[in-house]
Amino acid sequence: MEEGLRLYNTLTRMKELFQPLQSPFVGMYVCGPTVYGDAHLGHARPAVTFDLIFRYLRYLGYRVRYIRNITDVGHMEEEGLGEGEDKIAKKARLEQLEPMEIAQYYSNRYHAHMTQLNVLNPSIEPQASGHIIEQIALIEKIIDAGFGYVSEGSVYFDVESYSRQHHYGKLSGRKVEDLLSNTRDLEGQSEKRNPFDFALWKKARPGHITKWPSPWSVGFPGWHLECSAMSAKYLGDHFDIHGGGMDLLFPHHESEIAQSQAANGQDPCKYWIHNNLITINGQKMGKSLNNFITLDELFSGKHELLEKSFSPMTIRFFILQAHYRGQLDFSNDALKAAEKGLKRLMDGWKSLEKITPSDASTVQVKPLQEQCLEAMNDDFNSPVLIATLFDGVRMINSLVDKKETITPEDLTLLRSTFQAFIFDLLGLVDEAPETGSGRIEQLMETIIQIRKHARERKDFATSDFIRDELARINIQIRDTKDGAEWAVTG
RNA sequence: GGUACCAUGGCCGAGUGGCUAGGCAACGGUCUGCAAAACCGUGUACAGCGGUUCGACUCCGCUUGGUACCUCCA
Repeated sequence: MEEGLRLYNTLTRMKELFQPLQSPFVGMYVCGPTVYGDAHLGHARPAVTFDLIFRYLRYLGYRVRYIRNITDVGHMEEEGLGEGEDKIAKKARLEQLEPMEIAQYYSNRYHAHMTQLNVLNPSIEPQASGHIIEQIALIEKIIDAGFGYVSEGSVYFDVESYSRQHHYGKLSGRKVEDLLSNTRDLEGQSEKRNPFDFALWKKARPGHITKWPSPWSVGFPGWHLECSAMSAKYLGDHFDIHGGGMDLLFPHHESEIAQSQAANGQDPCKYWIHNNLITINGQKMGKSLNNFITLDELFSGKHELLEKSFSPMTIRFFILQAHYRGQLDFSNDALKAAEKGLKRLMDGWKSLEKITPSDASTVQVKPLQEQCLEAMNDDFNSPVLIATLFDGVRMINSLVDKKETITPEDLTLLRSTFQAFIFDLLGLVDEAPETGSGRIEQLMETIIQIRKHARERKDFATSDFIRDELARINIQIRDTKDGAEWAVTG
């Protein structure tokens, strides 16, 4: 068991040594998507970030239960359209579909996109709609503890009475007094004692489709409740890691803490991990800003902001080249750079096959491996890990050029290090197109032979013709010292 | 207004109290019939102003600029 992992805890604003509550078991809960639209770049970041963390914790030998929920009961939309309309219900009316039909449709697409990004499946992927009973039970606990009140068939969390005993705002650094003086006046909130009280249960208005019976009304659970209920159900009242995007810090995660404290008398988890957001041209992407790019559009290149398509692995590499706590700005140039960098890394990996070992090593492989581990141990620093791997690529190229030498043992270590960090931990996949069936291989062999003979006769018109024509169908000829190679591009 | 965070070379993006991040681009070179590809080499940048220090890009303060959250959003 590795002892050196340090991670940044949003709760303490410090890097802390990771010490699981019940090693070797680790419980991790991450806020998943609301399935009423296609996944976009913003969904890719937490998915890839926590995939990296999941992979690394397993690599260290922990037995991780990773929960990532699916929100399918809808959250409230309060602006413009009045209070309390359910997002999924709204879309359902527009498209004349059952709410669950929409949720299922987008869940399926989300999974497909995550698979393309080579994001591992979580251990459990609970749906909010499947845990209404647990959520109702949690509300009852909160009411019994004196921190919830019923009003007009809805139930609200009493932030003021809670804050007399606990610090509401300790995760996001807020003070209740500030909340009091700064909360905007929203219409139709007369049911609440205080404007910053949040709903635990909302009574459904006429026409509202997604609703369930409860002791208080036919309605639906409030927006912070599902995570509290489902994390407790599968990980217990106190677990190791809770993650999500920084935009969820307040009020979502803050309220989760309050709910758990109110119901169970303790914080839900030990470490809070938040990934930063992706911006587009320096601005955040959001559904309401209409500047988001879906993964589908990224992969196909069909979006006005995109100069070309970008493969799933390019997106994954792009995300991993920045530290998860830093903002990452999207641009075509940045993605193109990531695309080329990824290719360089993969070419380096493939070049390992060309190395012939010697009796002695002039390169240092062990320190390289240690640097990789140190990078990951330092709050999952994937950019430093990648930089170290590029140092490895330079080492590999020098070995291929026979400017350096390496023993069989070191070569094995180098190969296993690359295997572990590139594929097992960073989760990258070599996307180079298949060169095709054996017959095509033989055909290309023949063509290359013809071109070779033409060149030997100095018949460059023929050799260039072959090269140009192949290039037209995206087959690239590369002349190397050991003869010509070919590869399918794009 | 409150809260949180950030300002690094042409671009993306790490990191550190004194010693090379890395990738892309650019430039030079090797290779090549010419190319392409590939590989090698080259960049003293850290918003501004003060302070602490033998020494700060790295710590502290201020200023300026930016982003996010406070309202659905990863």
